[in-house]
Amino acid sequence: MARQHPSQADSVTAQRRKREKEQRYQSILQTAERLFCENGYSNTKIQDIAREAEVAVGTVYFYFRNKEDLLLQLIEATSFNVRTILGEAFRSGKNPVERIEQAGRALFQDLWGLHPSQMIILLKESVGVSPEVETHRQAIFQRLNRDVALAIEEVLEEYGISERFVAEVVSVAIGGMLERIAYQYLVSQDRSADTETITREVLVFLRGGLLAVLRDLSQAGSGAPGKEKKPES
Amino acid sequence: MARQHPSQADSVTAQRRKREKEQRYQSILQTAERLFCENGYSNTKIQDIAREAEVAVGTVYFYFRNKEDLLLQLIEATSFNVRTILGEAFRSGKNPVERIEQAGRALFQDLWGLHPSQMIILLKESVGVSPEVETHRQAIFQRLNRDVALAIEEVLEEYGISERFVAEVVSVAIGGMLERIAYQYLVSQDRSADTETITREVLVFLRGGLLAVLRDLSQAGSGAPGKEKKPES
Amino acid sequence: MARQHPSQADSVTAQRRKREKEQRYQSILQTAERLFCENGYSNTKIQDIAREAEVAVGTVYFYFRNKEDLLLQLIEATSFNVRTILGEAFRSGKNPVERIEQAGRALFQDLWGLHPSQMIILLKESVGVSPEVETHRQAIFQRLNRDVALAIEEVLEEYGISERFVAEVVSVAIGGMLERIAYQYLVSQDRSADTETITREVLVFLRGGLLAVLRDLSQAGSGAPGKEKKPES
Amino acid sequence: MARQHPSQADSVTAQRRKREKEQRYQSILQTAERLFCENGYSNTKIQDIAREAEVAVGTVYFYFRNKEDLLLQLIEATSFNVRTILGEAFRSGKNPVERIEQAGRALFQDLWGLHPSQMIILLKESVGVSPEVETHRQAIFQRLNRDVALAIEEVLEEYGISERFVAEVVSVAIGGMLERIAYQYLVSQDRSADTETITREVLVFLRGGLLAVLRDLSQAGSGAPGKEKKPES
DNA sequence: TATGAATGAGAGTTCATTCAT
DNA sequence: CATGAATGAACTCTCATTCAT
Repeated sequence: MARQHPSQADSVTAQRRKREKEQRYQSILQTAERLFCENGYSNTKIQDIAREAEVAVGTVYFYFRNKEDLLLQLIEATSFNVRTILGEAFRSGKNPVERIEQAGRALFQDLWGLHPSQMIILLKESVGVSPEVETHRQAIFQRLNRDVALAIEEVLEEYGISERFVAEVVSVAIGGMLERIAYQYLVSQDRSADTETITREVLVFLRGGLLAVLRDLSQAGSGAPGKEKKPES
Repeated sequence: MARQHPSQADSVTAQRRKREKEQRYQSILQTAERLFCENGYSNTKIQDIAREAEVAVGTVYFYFRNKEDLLLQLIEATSFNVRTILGEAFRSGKNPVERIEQAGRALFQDLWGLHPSQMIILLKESVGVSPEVETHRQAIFQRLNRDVALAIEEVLEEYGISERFVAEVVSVAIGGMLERIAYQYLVSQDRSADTETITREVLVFLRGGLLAVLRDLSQAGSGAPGKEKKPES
Repeated sequence: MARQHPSQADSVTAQRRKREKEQRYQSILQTAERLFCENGYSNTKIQDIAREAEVAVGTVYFYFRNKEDLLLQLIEATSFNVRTILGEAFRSGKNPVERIEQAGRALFQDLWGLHPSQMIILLKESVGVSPEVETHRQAIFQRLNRDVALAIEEVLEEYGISERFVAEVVSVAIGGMLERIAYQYLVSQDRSADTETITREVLVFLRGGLLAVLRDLSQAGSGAPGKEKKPES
Repeated sequence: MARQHPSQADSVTAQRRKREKEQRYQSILQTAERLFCENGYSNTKIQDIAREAEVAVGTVYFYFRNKEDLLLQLIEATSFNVRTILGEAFRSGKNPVERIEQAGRALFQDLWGLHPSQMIILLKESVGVSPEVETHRQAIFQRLNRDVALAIEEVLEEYGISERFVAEVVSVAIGGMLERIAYQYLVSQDRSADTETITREVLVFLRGGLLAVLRDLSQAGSGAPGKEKKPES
């Protein structure tokens, strides 16, 4: 097992090798990302990926267990991006509503702006492929919903209300809204010029809807909403 | 063997034949609807449909050109339902905002309540099957968006604003929101008991968001929003 | 489900269809038998079977679940033949030793004479293919060994000895002997002329060995083998 | 880089190299032996052998032409063992029958006792791999049969009989018997405790069968079997 | 009209073998 | 000598579609 003479010279070669291997891996993965996104998962053949990545079919299978594994690795990368980018956005908000807004903005500008095909794969192509893929997909959405729902619950607590379910529903609603907007405008069409307008109005809609729900709940939930800070001045 | 001209004498028979033929057609179509929804379009084999519909494989091909045609017919039926149900709901609202609300309510209660599998096929299974299917899908969404967008434009005009694009964006946002909520709660889970709560809060969110956008536009769009009729007190 | 007018005419057609289907099934199965035997199981491709049986690849899969199923069906047929032919031979013997001899004779003359390729598949080609195949294989041998072992035990009891294990060992030894002789002379070579000699000498060997074991056991097992009927006069 | 002529100075190094090379060769061969035996020839991948032998795939191909060569080398080694061990046993017997018995005993105790996996590869895994492998396999069996057959012929000659063919048949029968017993009890099961019993009874059977054949032939072969030396009293 | 056996192109996957380093 | 990434021919199995009856 122990390689005998890993001299300096070897080590440099070994490093280069490792780097090249990593590059191939990435090259295949990115080719798959592009083709899955352009033509759909099930319409993409391993042959296609191999051809476009300029490797042999067997090479794809050297780096990935099977076609599904290719998809899983892509989802894994997406999951990482979602966690990183949205997580940071969330932390940058000063209050719950702002946190949700920041996340919404980051979703548009960073996630969809930088990784549109990952988003499409996550939303479209990885649906219904297999139970295992579904598990990974769900995990990403659950984490997102949980964060948004927690932020909403936090606001609700200021009003003395504890409506976990409503928080969840609203979080899901927001997710769906952002998702579709992103899908419609940032991908299908190249309305990139209007991104500013879109982001702005959607966030206005989001904040308006959010506050309306809070208002509604505070009226319904407590007979005397007493110290109700007017949430929107 | 030679089929005779359907004389008056066997017109009753002919009618029965026609009725039976229509029943077969429907039976196959409904079986396909169920299986596409349960197992996904590409995981459903013509063999499966034939077996479950209790006909031979060849019979399926007698009534439908091919597998894609089955999907197209289903989308056609869905399109009809969407037009009918949402159209009626729209007309029942007394003002634009109410019209959108009524449509949202109808979407949940009637469309998803009565035809959940058609909705799933429209949203999930018919995605990326072929260009022709995509065209039909898009047509349905465009019609929906157009109606909502028109309603929004109508309100905007009251404020003297003409923002077609924003109207469209908001309409898309609303669509995505409703779609995902419906998908999450009315299908995957059997939270049927909470349907009331869900519908209520989502409509509150919708109205709140909508009004916020209107307010925002009226402030931004006109230097003197003077005669701003408070659209909802 | 209920087919409506199964008139006499249809019934005749239906019967012919069924017969033709059965013929195809048999045709494919026999082609597989021949090729598995000639070239080995793993060297035989489904393509080969299809080509030689003059059907399409898909047709093979219409009649058999997969390649392994083809082998299992062959083993099943072999099992039936072994049960029938050896069972009858066994019953025709008047005493235990004769029963074993009759079975040995039937093995050579009937089983190997009539179904040599089935025997080869059972002994060679189906080895180590899969756990399920192994189970079926073992079942056949166990049944055979059990019958022979029971016959031996029966004789031993006459001597007042109860040596189950020895009976089993001897039964296995006999099986191996017959098997190899059959394989060597009735298949590989075409020494069919000498079948008579071979059968005769092998049965002499078998009987001699058997009686020697009985004699040995009766001497070892009982201090006073008293009423020892001279087993061979 | 250019390999220098191995001068006297590095002859020690050269020897170590050679020793290490031989060790590698053996290590790979033994790993192959184990895996071929455990999982079957065709289920064993070169990758597996390399991994388990802790070398790279390419190294396997440095020492062996191809996968088949690995099998051939194993059969070669087996052939050597069979020649050595059975040859010695044969020579140790004082008369023909005893020689055969000694060989039978050696087969069980030495060959199967010391090299079970080689035996399994010879009997199971190397069957039907390729014509060349088949040739080597057959060679081993022919040598064995020839030795046994010669011993039998030798006895027959004492009776004044010359039945080459019968001698061969009996030799084949004995081979099959021993083979199967060994396979059944010394490998599949761990009945090692009963080895004594098995060996004893099988040899009794063998001797009994052998003598029966001799007796039979001497009666049939010579009108006056008068001077029949009772071969064993 | 209805049947269902038959088709065969095409997909995913495997693995013995090679060769640049 | 040793390595192990790369190769691609070959194999099994699927399933939409057809067509003789």
